[in-house]
Amino acid sequence: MVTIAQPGLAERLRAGQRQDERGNLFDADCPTRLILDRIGDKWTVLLVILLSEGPMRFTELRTHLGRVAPKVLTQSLRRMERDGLVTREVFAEVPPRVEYELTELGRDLLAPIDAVRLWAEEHAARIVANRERHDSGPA
Amino acid sequence: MVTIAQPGLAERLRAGQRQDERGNLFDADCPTRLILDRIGDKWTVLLVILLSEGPMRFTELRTHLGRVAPKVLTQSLRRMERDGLVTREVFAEVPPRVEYELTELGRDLLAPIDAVRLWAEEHAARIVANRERHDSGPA
DNA sequence: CGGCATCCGTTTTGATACTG
DNA sequence: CAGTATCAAAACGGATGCCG
Repeated sequence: MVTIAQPGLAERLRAGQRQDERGNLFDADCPTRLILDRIGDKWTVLLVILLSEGPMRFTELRTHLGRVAPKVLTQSLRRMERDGLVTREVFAEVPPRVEYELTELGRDLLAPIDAVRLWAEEHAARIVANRERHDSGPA
Repeated sequence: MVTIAQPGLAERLRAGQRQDERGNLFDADCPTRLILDRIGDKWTVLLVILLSEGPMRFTELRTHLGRVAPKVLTQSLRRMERDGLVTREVFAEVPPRVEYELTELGRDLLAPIDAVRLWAEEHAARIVANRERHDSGPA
């Protein structure tokens, strides 16, 4: 019942020895958790998907995302830049132009993100149905 | 440069016609976003991974997760139950025992989650390095 | 155009104490 | 044991206005 890429989780859990070379995912300080936190960010995932089409300007991103305060969008982009997921290029023009582009690392991230997105699109209807049944069920 | 399963995003973006049968991911009300939100939850992903090993009791989950207030853990589990990701079985014993178990839908979710986790484990070090370089770089 | 600064409301998470 | 109730903090997201 264990799926892919989970060698010995059960053993490590049972032994209380949940530590391995990659660190312990269940430790708040585990580096892997950093990425999970980033995925949890409201806009990052959407930004990666958008930028997978190619470089995009600030306002362009904003338009596609809908209701995002510029401050928030900047924060997300800056974090992604810090992590090395995107590059930020400023063009010395008037009016100014700033383009964001995925790095190779960022493009790499698209694969797992797409996996999640595909799953979500595939099962969204069922989950919505589950919710409705649950909410009206136990009267 | 477009990766898997993204047929015509570019076209849809350009046309401003970002709507298709599955709804528009960039619309806040898109069902797919519901799942993304759930993934963004601080504990849900970890819970799915833990429960992939088999049924587990409330306290058992709590122990593995570290610092979780019982209230918060309950909230996460209840949401997952509502979505049909886990089942909650109460045993009429003293002391009481409650076991949580992944549904088939929940086990299904493990695949995309593992994809993300694998990616994260693989690239965490690099991202941490990027951050450090970035933080000390622009002096 | 692409932000930054400021203020503020909501949501999320947590610590703690108590109960069936 | 498995929660619930309460209180408090904080992280997050958003609105707005100004500026290079």
